[in-house]
Amino acid sequence: MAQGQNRSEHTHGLLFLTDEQLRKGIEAMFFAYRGFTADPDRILAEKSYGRAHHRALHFIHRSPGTTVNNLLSTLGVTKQSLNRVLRTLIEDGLVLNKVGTNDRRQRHLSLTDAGRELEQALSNAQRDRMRSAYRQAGAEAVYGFCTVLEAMMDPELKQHYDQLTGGDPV
Amino acid sequence: MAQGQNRSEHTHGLLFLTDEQLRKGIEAMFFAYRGFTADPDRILAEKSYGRAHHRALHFIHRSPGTTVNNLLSTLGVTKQSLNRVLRTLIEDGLVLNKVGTNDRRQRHLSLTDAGRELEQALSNAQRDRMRSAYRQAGAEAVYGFCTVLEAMMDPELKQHYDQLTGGDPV
DNA sequence: CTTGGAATGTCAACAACACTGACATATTAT
DNA sequence: ATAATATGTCAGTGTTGTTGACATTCCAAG
Repeated sequence: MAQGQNRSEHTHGLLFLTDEQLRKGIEAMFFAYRGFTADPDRILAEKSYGRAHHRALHFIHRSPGTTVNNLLSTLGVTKQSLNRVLRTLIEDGLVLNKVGTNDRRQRHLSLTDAGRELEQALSNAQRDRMRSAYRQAGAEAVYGFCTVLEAMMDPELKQHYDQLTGGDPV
Repeated sequence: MAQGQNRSEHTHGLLFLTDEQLRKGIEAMFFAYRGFTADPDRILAEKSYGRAHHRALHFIHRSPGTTVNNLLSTLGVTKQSLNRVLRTLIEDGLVLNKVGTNDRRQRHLSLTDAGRELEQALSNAQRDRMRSAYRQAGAEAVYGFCTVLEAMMDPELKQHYDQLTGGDPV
C-alpha cells in the first residue's frame, strides 16, 4: 500500500477504516500489552508474586484507604480472587487492613513502607518503558494514544479511570 | 492541574513527562485492555473456549500455513501450552494440521471453514469496538495510538508485528 | 430490640492457562 | 551413523480467575 494514499486517509475528516487498519490496531494492542507487563513481571517473579499482586498494590497506592468493595469493582474480579491476593500481601506486611471508623464493616486498605517500596519498584519499571515509548512517539502521538484507549474502555470502567485520573487531559 | 498548562506540555518539542502523566497512560492501558478483550471473551465463553484459542485462531488466520514453531514465537508461550489449545481446535475441526512437503517434520496450520467462521465472529466483535474507538478519537489520534503502542513493544515482538502488518503506517 | 440486609472473610472445588522437566518420534542435516 | 530439529505428549505445579456455600460483623429500619 502506498504511504501517501494511506496517510491521506487520516488527514481529512471522514475516517475510512479498512479491516486491515483495524486488524493492525488489534495486533498492536496485543504485542504492546506484552511489553507493557514484561518489566514488572520480572520483578514480581523474583518475589514469587503475580500480576494480580501488582494490580492490587497499584490501586491501593493510588487510592489509599480504599475499601475492599471499591477495589473489587476497579479490578473487576471476585472477592474470593482478590482476597487470596490481599491475604498474602497483608501477611507479608505490604498492605495494612484497618477497620473503618464510620462503618466498622468496611476495611480500609493502605500500603506499608515495604508495600510502597515494592510498588515504587514495579511502577518505576513500567514507567520507564512508558516514558521511553512516549519520547519515541512524540507529544501529539501521546495525546492520540490516550484518546483512543479511553474510547475503548467499557463505560463502567471508564468511570473508575476518570475518578483516578481526575478526568484531566493528558 | 490547569488544562492550559497541561496542554502546553505536548505542543512544544521537548516532552516534560510527569509521573502523573505516565501513570495515566499505564492505567489507560489496563482499563482499555479489559474493553479490548471483553467482546470476544463473551463469544468464547459460549463455546467454552478461552483467550488462548482466540489468539491461535487469529494468528493462524493471519499466516495460513504457518508452522507450529513460528506460531510459538509469535504467541510467546511454550509448546506444551500451545499444544493443548491446538489439539482441541484440531479435534473440533476448526484447524487443519498438514505435514510439510519440503520438510516433513513441520506441521502447517490453517483454518477450516468452521475455523474461519469463528475467527470472523471474534474478529468482528473486536473490530467493532476498535472501529468505534477510532471514530470517536479521530484520525490523528489513531496515528498516535499505533505509534506509541509500537514504541512500547519488545524488539523481538516488534519483528513479528512488522512482519504481519507489512511495516506500513496506519 | 429484633430482624433484614450489606460488607467482609473464608472454605472448598474447579477450570483456564501458563510453566518446567522429561521423554518419544519422525525427519533432516552433517 | 550420528547429531540436531520439529513436533507431540505425559506428569506435575503455580497463578489467577470462577461458583457456591456459609459465618461474622455491623448498620439501619421496623
